[in-house]
Amino acid sequence: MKPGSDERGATDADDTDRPGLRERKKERVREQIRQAALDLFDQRDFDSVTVDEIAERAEVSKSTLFRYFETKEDLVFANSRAYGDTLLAAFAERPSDESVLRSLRAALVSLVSGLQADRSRYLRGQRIVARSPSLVRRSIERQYEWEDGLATALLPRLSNHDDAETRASVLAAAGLAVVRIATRRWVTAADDSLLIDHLLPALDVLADELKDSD
Amino acid sequence: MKPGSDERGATDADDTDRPGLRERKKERVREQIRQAALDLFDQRDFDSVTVDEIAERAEVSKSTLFRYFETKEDLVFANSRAYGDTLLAAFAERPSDESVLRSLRAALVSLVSGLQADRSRYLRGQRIVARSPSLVRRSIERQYEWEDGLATALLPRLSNHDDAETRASVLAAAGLAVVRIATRRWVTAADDSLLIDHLLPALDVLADELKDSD
DNA sequence: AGATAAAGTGGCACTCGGTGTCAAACAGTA
DNA sequence: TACTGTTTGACACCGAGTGCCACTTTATCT
Repeated sequence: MKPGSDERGATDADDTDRPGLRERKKERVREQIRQAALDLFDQRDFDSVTVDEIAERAEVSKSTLFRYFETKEDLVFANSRAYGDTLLAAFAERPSDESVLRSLRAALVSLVSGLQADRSRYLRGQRIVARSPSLVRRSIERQYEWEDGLATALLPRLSNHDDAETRASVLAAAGLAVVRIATRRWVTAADDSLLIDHLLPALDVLADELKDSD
Repeated sequence: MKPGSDERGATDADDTDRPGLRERKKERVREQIRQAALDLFDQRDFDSVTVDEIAERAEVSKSTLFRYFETKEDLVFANSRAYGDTLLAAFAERPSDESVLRSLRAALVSLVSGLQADRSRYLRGQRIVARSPSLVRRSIERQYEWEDGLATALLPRLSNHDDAETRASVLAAAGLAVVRIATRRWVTAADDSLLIDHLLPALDVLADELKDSD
């Protein structure tokens, strides 16, 4: 059984449903492993650090490490997993009489604001990612998953078109591509600009450039 | 020294510059390995086939297999490696007084026509890819490599804008996303439609949808 | 409290993709 | 034929990830 996903079946009387000692311990171990990993990834290349090394530094066994994180890459990405859901939730909250493009734009802005919230943590992760090809790959994979989810969410709002599926896929892909590009420019930017300041111009470019194609 | 990339330094007199027995043998071995791999991938999942198995079936050692193909994934993708260059070449050939969007569109159409040429081989590969998550990942990764190249090629044609870099990245990403989506729809389509028939509508959608965003 | 079940952990052997080495087999030249 | 450089197979090795089992820790039930 995977740790981190179970509700305690208390008899029903007792009220205080605080995490429970077990859960707290798990959370501590998890953070302990993550910290050890990120420290090592900061010092050296992602690829040159072995999981045995991480496990040793975190004072757990390799088995335990892989019970908390499915893959070595997840040590970097696990925390940013939820961002995809954030995006979908933000889109779902938009009024359905709004134009799809406006809703999409708003959702993307909302996602990016979320990223901005834990700026330092996210930025640290992205910096590590940028240095390692295998991490870049994984990062791309994750965005691709979002893309599918977003396209599915877009679909019902486009049912008035006969080529709704193509339309949804294209819009989702374009939107996320813009996020990806903005993020990359944000990370590589030397100044301490905000991510949103990179996103908005990129979105405008997309609309502007395609406005007067035949 | 890697096989498959060397010119024989003949003294200069002899005319018949046919491949030479060595080269021919290498090409045969290469195809032999690829066939063995694709056969097995067709029968079972990509991931459940081991490279030792492929090597055994192709009657070579594992060492030899990895001398011909860098990774297991390359057994599927190696042949479609050149398509990225095709795209760049096609774009470079467009007249520079043409609108960038038109040039891009023409280059994409040209790329897709190239794919259409070895339809059966490409389709077989894509079908295998569609069944395996790890191959999908790799496939997307490759498209992102093209994306960088395309953005670089686009850049000089956009120098009239002040945000040329963002513009180039966004256009490249959107264009390739459309190709990706069209290809997916083509592969999953039951009928024997042409890839180009999926690409053009998708391109139109992109332009149309963004035409009247504020 | 003490017994008992359940969850979590560590150690170990194992699989698989991929790399490096090295001696033997081989093609091409003279 | 003998000489030279390339290609090959066998083998040992590495790191990520899995499966198994005995052991400890936490929760639950008298």
